[in-house]
Amino acid sequence: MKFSKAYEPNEYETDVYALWEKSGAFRPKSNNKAKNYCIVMPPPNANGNLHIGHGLTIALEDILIRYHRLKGDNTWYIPGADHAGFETWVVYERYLESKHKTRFDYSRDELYDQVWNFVHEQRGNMELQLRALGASCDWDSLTFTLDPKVVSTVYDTFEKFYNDKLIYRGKKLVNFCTKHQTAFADIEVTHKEEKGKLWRIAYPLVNPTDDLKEIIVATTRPETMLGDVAVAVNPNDERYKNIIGQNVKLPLTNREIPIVADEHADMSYGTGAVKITPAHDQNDYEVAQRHDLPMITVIGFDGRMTDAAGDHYSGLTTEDCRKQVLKDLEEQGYRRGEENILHDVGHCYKCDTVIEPLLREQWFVDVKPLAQKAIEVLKAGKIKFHPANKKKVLINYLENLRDWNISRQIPWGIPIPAFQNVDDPSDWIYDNRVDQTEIEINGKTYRRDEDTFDTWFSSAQWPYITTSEDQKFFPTSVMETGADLLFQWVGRMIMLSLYTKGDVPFKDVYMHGMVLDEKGQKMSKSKGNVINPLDIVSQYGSDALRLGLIASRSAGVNQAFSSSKVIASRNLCNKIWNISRLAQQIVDENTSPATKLECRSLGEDWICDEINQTSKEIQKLLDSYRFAEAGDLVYDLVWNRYADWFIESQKLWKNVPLIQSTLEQILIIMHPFAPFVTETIWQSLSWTDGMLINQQWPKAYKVDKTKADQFRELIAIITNIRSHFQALPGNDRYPIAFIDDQLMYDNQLLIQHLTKAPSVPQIKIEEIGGLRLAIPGHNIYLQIPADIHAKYKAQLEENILKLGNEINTLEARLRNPKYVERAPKELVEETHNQLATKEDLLAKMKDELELI
RNA sequence: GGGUCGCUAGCUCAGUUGGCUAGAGCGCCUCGUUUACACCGAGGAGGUCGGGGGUUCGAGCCCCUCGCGACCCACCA
Repeated sequence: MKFSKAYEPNEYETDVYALWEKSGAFRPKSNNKAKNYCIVMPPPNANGNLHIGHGLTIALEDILIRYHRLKGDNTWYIPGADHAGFETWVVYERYLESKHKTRFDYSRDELYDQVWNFVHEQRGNMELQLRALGASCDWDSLTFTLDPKVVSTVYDTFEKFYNDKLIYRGKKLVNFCTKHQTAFADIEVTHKEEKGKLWRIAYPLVNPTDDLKEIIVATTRPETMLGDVAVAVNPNDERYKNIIGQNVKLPLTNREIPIVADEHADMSYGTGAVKITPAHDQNDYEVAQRHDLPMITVIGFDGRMTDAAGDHYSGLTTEDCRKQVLKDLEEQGYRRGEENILHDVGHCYKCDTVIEPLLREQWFVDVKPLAQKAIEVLKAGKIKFHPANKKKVLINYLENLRDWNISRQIPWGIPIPAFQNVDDPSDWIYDNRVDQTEIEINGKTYRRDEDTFDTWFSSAQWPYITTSEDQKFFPTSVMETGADLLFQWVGRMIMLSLYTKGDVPFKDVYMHGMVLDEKGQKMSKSKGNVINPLDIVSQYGSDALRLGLIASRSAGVNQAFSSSKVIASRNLCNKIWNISRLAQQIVDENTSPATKLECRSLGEDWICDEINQTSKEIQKLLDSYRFAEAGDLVYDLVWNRYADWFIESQKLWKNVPLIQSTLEQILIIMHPFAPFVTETIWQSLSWTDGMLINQQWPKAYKVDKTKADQFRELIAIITNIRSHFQALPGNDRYPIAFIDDQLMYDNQLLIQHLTKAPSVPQIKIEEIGGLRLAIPGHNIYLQIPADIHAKYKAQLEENILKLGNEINTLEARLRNPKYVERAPKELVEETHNQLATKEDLLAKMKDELELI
């Protein structure tokens, strides 16, 4: 390959990826001595497209993976694809709708097959997109969440739970979406604060007294009164003490219901009397349990009133029924006013339908013992969290967790392996013959549960399912995922893994925040502000997207997407490309036999030292998941140090073996952050072998620290000189004179080259003249004409003043006995040194002032 | 009701055990056609780190408090 003038990512990325993939570089090595490093990718939706959040996920995970691969670890990055039960089902149901069909036109098994085909038509898409993002994952071990090994593990777990009595079937209130006709776990319900009304309704006492003829209840949902079974008052409430145990007549019905005493009734809220509708309210359900009250279901799974609501209301939607009830109450004289309130209402996170709490038989996981164990392990610090505060948040959540409903009334998912005796509804058995709708056991017929598992029940087991073929990778090294999945996924993985494996699922957790749009708004289709990562890839390249996404981003914090960071990153890729182009030119032009790899000038020791330090620093940063800082460091090394100083100085004297070696090291260090451009370069350079992805993280150069430091001094001198030159009128350059200075003497040509000065003469003390540089330890003069020099007087005076202040500060610090006493000795010594340097400089500047 | 996070340069944000001159990218201002790169080079301006108090020799960082903003959890009828 030849180097074109600018790096055009689109020309290389696909080929480079194919090269890696074909070579088997993504497979874990079977080196038994190496450390094992494993990341399981959060499986993207199999039938969906990747969004920008996936871009960030892959960026972070792939940086870690490539870094560890370069470090020689046995590295296994396991990709996945999620059947995404409910998500996909919603999409498919919409598709059915477009064909004027509904789920009720087919059997569950037919629907399952249809969705299976639907998903598999789309599936390749997502995988291609992962490739475009550069994910160096082991495609041979891609796991689909409906693969046989997933299903069988889920069944094993279900059976274990079942036998341990941690899974039970119960008729409880569940969060039900009447549009999607399925129940949800608590965590899947979106709560929104809404304006509502609190209506007051009179329930007449059956045996009125002179003082009290009726009891007034307050409710936000009048339609549920048709299912009332009691009125609760607080046992300590003086107002109602005497009527506890009496009955009231439930308006609009012929029923009489009791007044019960229960702590649930808050004396200070509303009227202090609460109507109890156990079939449609969680609190009421609990009250009913305590008082052994019946439960009357008046709202059906279709969201319409049932026959139990009475002929007058049966079949109405809850909304219409509410109007009707209010109207009827009004007409019959039971209304006692209303007030506007704000209250929280649960909604379906997908369609926004108000979630109905409905009574339904479902499978529940008794999470208490699981959560307890998880809390212990978390408190013991067995899993490190990044950011650290997420651990606390998770513990807080686990401490208040309620049982987990794992049944879903949708066909797309893993069938629940449970069968019910057709002659005895209480007789349930575990059996994994889910391909049959009915089975016979001991002459009894059992019918399969029609429900499927909550997707998260299987996802919660993901780490040990995906690593089952090579268990030395379990627990995995780090779970990297979105901060929004802390409870939904991370917490459940920990619980399930502790339960089935007796071990944590992963050693570390890294959670990233959301990628917001450029204005800091959440991206959503409806807002039309969605950024497609593949568009960015085709415009700026995959590496630019990766570097741009990780820039200035810290763990767990939502942050806006920044196209300027992407562009800056694209520019960096172009920079390293052009550095390499020049390096190749230099190598081509210098065909004489290769000399030894050694440092022959200060700048060479310096760059080796810088690479050594940066390499160390980046390892430290990546080991602690500080991606943004690591990325910054790469940028700074490549651009501000390697290109601006080393490469520039090499234009004077070329050390070809060192150019080759340092470029290689830099490409290796940069590779995790910008895999495509670095590999493309590696493939293009004439002297490199094999593939960059398989190289070893660089070993430190032997450097002469003194020489490296001397070059640092040169940088300071040259920068200072440049600054003066720029400030001079007409952009003129003048000779740079120095007195008795080995560093200056040895580097005259370099200084001249880098400052574009006409000459860098050595002079004698008596020849002093011109502008003195304010550099401690050196006597350097810009030989500018006297008239120009005169203009510097004011500036010089200002500098002297500033320096004087700095000296005062240092002196004050040293005069403080507590500082000298308590601060570390090195620090105090450093302060002394600084003071001495500054005082020396001040003296020289004062001398100069007299010269002008 | 419980909990979490944020407030640092014009903008978007970094800043790990407190250490002395607080950083980056973009933007802004000067200068520059040096054949690696204008997706460039050189230089520069710009910050009382939300307010107040405290701990400390020393605080952007720790503690208290106030203000503003964002988010999560939760059964308040």
